[in-house]
Amino acid sequence: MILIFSGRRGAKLISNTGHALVDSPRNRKKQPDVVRQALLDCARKLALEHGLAAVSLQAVASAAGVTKGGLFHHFPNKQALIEAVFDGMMESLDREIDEELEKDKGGHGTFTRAYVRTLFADRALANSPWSAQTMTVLANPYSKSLWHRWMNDRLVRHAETDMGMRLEIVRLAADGAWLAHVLRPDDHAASDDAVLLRELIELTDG
Amino acid sequence: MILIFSGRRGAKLISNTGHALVDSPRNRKKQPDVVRQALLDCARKLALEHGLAAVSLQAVASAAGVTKGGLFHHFPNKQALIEAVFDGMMESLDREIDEELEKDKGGHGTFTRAYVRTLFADRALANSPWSAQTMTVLANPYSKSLWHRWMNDRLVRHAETDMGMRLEIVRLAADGAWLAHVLRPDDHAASDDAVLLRELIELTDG
DNA sequence: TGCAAGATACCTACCGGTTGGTATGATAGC
DNA sequence: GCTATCATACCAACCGGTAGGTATCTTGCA
Repeated sequence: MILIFSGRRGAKLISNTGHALVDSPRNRKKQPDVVRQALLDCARKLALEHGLAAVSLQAVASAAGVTKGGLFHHFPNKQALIEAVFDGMMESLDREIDEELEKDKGGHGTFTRAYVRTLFADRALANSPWSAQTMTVLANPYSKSLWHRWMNDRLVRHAETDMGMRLEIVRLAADGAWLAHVLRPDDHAASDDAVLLRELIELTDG
Repeated sequence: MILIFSGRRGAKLISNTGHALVDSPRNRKKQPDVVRQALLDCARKLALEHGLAAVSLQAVASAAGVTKGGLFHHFPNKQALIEAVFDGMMESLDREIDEELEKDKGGHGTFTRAYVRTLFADRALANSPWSAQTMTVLANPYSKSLWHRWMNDRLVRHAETDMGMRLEIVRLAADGAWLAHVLRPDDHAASDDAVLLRELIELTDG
């Protein structure tokens, strides 16, 4: 999704297929689901790049090429918008973990390995949903309970292969490494995490 | 520090020594350092209890029993106030770790043990500077770099006793456990961390 | 198939309230 | 009287949210 601001307002909105939605909002083709998704994407991007505080309805609407009124048509209030963003992020994380699970050899520590690998893999991606300012996002009460529910659900689902203090420590260490990563000041180069990753994976073997 | 709101304004400010600063701001005794500290305390409390977004100059000033004008006399702008709060918090953490260091048996993993113990001890305290909404606080760029500098400094200082992947994993796991703790939704009871703490401490032995 | 009727999608204009910040005035202590 | 220490009054910008209009799309019916 590319946004080209032409003049004072009326962002020219071009879908990733290259099909223009016409510059003036007046005679633009109505594509509600496209606009809705653009709103969600822009809100997520704003939150991750500049913190949750930067997510104002005006900013989101402008970034998506619509007005605040248009935004309010898709979401009844700010809270609903934020929660929709969180839901999307959790779904995305869910997919990533599942992909990692399929690649795993199976057996003892299956989920823990997939979890560790996903957390380490994501940090490579610049625009990962878990980079930079994710902390601010996680501080939100709604996303807190969402995250907790997700983790509990996963632990129950993989109880057979991923119980025990040893594996829990590995997962916690992965969380800690992730925290250290997002806490790293911008000017500080990323240290070599490959060794740590290998060590943690080794610890998952019975 | 107790605040008693009497009437529409003019919070009666009573120091913890019991000495009243007189209810009317007009003829209150001038105690600039007391006021300054009250501003810092109130700002910290607001940030930790309701997130950084809740720290407005008006709110801080009112809570401390002064007006916004009074606040601006002590701090040139909001950023200066926030940074002063962060500095205070890091100093406090520094003291806690040092206390824990003195109690330690010494030798291999000294700092790591003190670090783990401090992180686990603090969560017991309800009003700990590291509870609840600390994430939001840590997301601040200034505090990010501050935290990183602190950790680097400590690692250099304890290089002799606390190098190596094993101890790093222990520290990371402690961070992860702390993260899980602050991420716990309010309605969720705290699980038993004593076992985890013991296990981590054991892992610090060479 | 054509068209009226209504649902959907969006925009413009505005509201009360809060924000960080400034300019100036008053008071207390030395 | 001078200066540090506040209070008072005010500002422009922005906040989330509402009201009401207009354009476009869809659908039921002749």
